[in-house]
Amino acid sequence: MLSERRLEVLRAIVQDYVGTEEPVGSKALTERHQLGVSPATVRNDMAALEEEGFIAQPHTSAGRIPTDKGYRLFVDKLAAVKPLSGPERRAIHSFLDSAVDLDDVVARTVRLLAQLTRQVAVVQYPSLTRSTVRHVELLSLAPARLMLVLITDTGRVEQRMIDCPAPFGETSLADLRARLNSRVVGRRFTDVPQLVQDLPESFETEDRGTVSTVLSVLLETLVEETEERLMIGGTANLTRFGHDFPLTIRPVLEALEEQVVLLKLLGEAKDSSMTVRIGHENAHEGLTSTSVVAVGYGSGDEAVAKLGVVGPTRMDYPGTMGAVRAVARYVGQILAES
Amino acid sequence: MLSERRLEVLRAIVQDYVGTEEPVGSKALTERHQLGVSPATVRNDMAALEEEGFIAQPHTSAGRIPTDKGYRLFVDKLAAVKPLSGPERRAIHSFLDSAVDLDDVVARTVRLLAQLTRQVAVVQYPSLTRSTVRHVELLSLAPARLMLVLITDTGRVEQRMIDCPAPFGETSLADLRARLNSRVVGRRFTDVPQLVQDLPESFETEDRGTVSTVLSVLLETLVEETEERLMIGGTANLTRFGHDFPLTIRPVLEALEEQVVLLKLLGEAKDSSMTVRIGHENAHEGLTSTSVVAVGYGSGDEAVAKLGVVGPTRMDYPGTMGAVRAVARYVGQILAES
DNA sequence: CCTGGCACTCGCCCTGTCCGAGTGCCAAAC
DNA sequence: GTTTGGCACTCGGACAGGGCGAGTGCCAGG
Repeated sequence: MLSERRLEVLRAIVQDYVGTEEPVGSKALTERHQLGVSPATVRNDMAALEEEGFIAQPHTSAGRIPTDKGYRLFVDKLAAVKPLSGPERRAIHSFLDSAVDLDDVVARTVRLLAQLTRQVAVVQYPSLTRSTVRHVELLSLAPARLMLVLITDTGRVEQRMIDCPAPFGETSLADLRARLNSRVVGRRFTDVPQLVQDLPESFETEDRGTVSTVLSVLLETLVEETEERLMIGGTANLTRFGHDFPLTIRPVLEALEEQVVLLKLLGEAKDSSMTVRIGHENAHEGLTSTSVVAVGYGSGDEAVAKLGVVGPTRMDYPGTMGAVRAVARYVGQILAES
Repeated sequence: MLSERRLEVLRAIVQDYVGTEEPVGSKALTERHQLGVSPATVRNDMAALEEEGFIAQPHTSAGRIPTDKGYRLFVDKLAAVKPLSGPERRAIHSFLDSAVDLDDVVARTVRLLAQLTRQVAVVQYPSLTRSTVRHVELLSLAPARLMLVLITDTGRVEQRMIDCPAPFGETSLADLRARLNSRVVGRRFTDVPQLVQDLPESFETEDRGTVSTVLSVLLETLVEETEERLMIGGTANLTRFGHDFPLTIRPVLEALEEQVVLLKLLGEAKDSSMTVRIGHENAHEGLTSTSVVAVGYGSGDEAVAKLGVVGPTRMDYPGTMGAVRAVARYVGQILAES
């Protein structure tokens, strides 16, 4: 096990490197921190830390920089989440309080996170798996063409076109609409499939095809709707990444455009507790030089979605984690109130 | 006025510079193009072109590069919009055909444009101002509580809750729904107000309050939800910008995050005809080293929204314009069909 | 008006040198 | 055993100078 002082040295290295973005040497370390020992001692400690893989040298005779493993140790053992300052808290509150609807809450949260952390922010929309159906509407646009409108209790509306296999009369339509609604209104999305399973059977033979079509479109819509959306922002902060731009930034931008990747990224975070993925811990290869700090948020006890930030592995972990946690908590409150 | 050959020289310079990204000299020009004159002549022409401000030298004794003014002349007089290749057309069709709803159409359009042009794509959601009403639906959720659902010809759906001043019977509801639809279906949003103006009068006194309420909510929706949204994609293509990265790319990313800026940018484009804004022609200062190619698209004759791409001033204008136009046309078709 | 020739300019690249931060090791001190 | 100061060494970065070549402008002749 590493001695107390060596951990202290690692902490100092991480802090200095994050601040200066330059490899940090033994002399500079002793000058900037009160370690109470001489540079030579620090050098020995550094050699040990390097031996164990916590730090590395970009080239011989340069200072040391933390490795992913070093950052990992840092966030696990050495870093305290830094609470936000009073003004920052107030900024969060006043900024989020003026949101008018769900879209607005999410949009504002993204901006806020991006500003506070000066990194790329990612916010997942509250998941709909627990939503219920408020109403299903069917409209006849043409003899064999229907429109399905699905309204959820969260106020979201989805609509789909349906081409029917056979013309479908107004009375049949009204009938289907009524029966459909009586069965599914107020029920959870996940329960709908079995609730409508036997519906076609109760119709005339000639209409069964259409009814089945309508139902399958409905089920499809429910699945798609449950699919999780997200919003990102603060990509301009990527320009602060480093000097070796194009190569670093490009795969990150590409990854950020793949919602699937991001969803997986956030999804890996455990429910509600904060998760930090550092560098190569990220599965996606475009993100091996970035870290992801994510946490769940929700209106009640359980997390309904995740939010977080993506930044260089060389980031201010305590500050970032503090900001992410604070924002998540307040967004949860906002959602609970509305 | 510039002679025919000088214009030809300018065209050659633009083409070469776009291709190589390097200042182009007189000798290289005569080698790569059949101008039928010697380098010396070209040099004279270049001197003239520079005198007029169409081209410039980055430093003495380097080749020339086009100025914004040069690009302007190029797109106005020298460039023919390049039609897409067969495979490209087919790719557009098959890619867009599989879209399931409006969101999907827009999302796919963004990806498509970004891929085809290898630049940043911006697509505005079909605006509601020029849209027409496809259907208005009224649902009774509770004795004195209605839901209004508005469906536009572009496939967009908006919904609002209405608290009625008095209970409203099912028959009255059906009556209102029918009359409302018969008046406004197929009409433009802007025409709706006067079309429904006298509607309350034709109802029983006791229902008039509710009818008025419904109408005012409808009108409110038409106005409020004119708010325009957009989607962007292909930001990773920004990395192909140039070598002088951070400084160039940062303001662009920032501008792209400001929906307001982008909307204004697209808005400047004239109705339906393609607009190209080059470098400093863009009002926003973060975009002075970019060009914007935008065009309106719509389901019918007139444009309901804009789409376009943002790229470096040094872009392949004919190809980009071709792609933008082709995509806009096909998206228009898709919207018209659905 | 075009062309070939010519002298000139100037940025880029390559090389060599210097400098200093930082290291590792070691022997002495605590 | 750990810490410390000393010392030799390494290596990357900054800087300066020189050669190169693309490209130019100008001019005299076709």
